[in-house]
Amino acid sequence: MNFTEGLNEAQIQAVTANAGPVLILAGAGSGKTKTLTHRIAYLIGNKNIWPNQILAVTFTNKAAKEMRERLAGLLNQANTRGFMPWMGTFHGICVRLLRQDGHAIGIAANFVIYDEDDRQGLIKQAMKSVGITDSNIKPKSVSGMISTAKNEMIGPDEFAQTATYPFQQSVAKIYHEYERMRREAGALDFDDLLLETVRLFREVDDVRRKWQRQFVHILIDEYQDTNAAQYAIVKQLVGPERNICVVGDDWQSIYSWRGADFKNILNFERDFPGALVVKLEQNYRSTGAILEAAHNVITKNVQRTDKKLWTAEGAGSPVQVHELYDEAEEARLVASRISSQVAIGARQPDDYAVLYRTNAQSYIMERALLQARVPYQIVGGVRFYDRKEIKDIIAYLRLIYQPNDRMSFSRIANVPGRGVGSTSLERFMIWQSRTGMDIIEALVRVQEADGLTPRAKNSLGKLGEILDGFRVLDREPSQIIEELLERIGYLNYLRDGTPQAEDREENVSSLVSDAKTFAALPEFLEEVALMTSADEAKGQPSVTLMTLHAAKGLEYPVVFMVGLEEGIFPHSRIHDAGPSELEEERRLCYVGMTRAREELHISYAASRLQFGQRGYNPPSRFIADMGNAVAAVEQQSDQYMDDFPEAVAYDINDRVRSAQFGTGTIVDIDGLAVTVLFDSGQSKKLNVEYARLERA
DNA sequence: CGGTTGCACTTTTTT
DNA sequence: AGTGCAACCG
Repeated sequence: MNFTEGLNEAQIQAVTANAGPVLILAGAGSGKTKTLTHRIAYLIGNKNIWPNQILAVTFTNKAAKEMRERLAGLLNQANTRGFMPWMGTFHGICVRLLRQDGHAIGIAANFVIYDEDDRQGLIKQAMKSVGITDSNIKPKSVSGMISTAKNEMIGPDEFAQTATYPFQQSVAKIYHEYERMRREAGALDFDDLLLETVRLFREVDDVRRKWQRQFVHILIDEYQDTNAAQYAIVKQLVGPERNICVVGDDWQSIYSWRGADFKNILNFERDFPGALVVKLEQNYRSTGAILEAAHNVITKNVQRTDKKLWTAEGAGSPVQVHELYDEAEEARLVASRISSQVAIGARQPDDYAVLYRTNAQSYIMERALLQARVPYQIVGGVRFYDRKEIKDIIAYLRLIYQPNDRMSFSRIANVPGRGVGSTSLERFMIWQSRTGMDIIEALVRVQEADGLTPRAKNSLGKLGEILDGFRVLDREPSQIIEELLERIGYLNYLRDGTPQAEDREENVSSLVSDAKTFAALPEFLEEVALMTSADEAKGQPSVTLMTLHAAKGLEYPVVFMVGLEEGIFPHSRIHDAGPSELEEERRLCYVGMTRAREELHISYAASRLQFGQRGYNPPSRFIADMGNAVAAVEQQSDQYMDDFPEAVAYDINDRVRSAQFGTGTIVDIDGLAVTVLFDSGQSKKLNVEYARLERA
């Protein structure tokens, strides 16, 4: 079979490279994923490598999914788990390895995965447990420090040895207790997934050799963003044949704050001597003007390799820079441009992406797009699986799966409310840990406990009966959830009369339908835990809103980068850090710019509301860095302001008509919310942005 | 025990 | 401006 059709020379070289180490230095838009996919197809189709002998590591689950689909197409095969290579993120692969072989180092197969919320919750408990009440020590920063330590593979004991300041010594104590409690709960946090895999390979030679033999070929995408633990896993997995192929671009390394080290890619030739190095420098994505502007920005960095991307296509239109009065005007500019282009049929909503530095900036964009009636979706921010109602259900499921998971239990012990307050909960927990029973067992036998009120005993006992009934996991996840909802009366609990109740119910039912695609509970829980914000499915064609980080690996015909102001981007938090942090911000800018195919719009606002206060930031230095490839665009304020008359142009006593409620009189105005006393007698508080009111 | 109120804090970026 | 939580009250 021919897997080199439609590829350029460098790509063909990378695809057909023989055994041994291969380093692919792939610039933005140079067909990196395509090359990687074709190489895998080539190995399977032409080199008689079995799919399951191939390990392909991607940066997100979404990237893995896309690669699977493309591979299935190339090989004309059904996209089934049985046929496909091992594909996934480092975290996902590690979960599979640890479920199978973790017992060799004392990890139960039914471990649960703690996310950032769980970790901070457990840190709070650990702080209480070791008696640290200092309000200067915040769980969030402790979490960050533990994560940094783990990514550098520093355990609690080693951490304690190097702790000199009292603050560090306190963190060391917390770290130690956190680890103890985490083990007791049968849980691993995100960092543990990597760390414990390293330990597994290090301590159990047989297991390491088994997987080394299994993975005849290892391919790793986004290699510039690997951290120390991931690097260690790679080194341990690569066998004597050294069939390792890595792809990456040091210019696009944007995760050093998470322990990633782009020196891993720069040192690849040292680590694997004799490696074939292939450079992909032809860009197939962006216009010449966009590439030039991006190049001008990135070359201001000192720490970087040298390369020059080129395109066979024309220059296209220049990058447009827009100066606006404030953040609301900036958002309206974006919304009005999109809606007018969509209105004349020139573009579809999903041709557009709006990129910003921080999640907080999404809010104002949302409002403007809502007002302009442009459909949009947010990637990241509050993930679906981070919603309260979803986390509640997941906590129940986790507790059923791992009955030692105290974090999950304390979350749901009184949800829905069953008269078990913090005092009862604490007493129960103390008694439970003394007896040595797991939580569900202890709940069932709670009548034997001392120091609990009869009322608490009865509620906890009832909860125990329900949970105990699910112990045998012989049903499909969706059935388990549906029955659980029924037995704990969760939907009734959600129906609290607030306007959000309906959304929450809807979320719960989408959770049930999500669960339908899984045959067993463990797989479902794993998916939920490792789900990236970028992985969430999208519905109708819509504008994508996301952070610059989340945009990595994606491309759009038109990209708006908003908030290019000093203090926002580059972010103020990096100024006291150092030059290397500024260089990372600049790489982030490069990543954002190179997402654009045809049009790139950069905007900044002279004034912006931050922390509820108005601030005035000068334009980002990155704009000056872009040089001559950009054109400043004069804004005629009234030109687009006309499209968006002031939202609240109403007064008290104005008569309005609503399609839903009929005519009425405005009796109160609170920001964008108007209270209308309708002629029917009912009064409603409506948001003028959503409710289509018209004057009567 | 559960609800409400007021205060403090927030904004990097995420597996 | 919005949120989470701690301290209060019923």
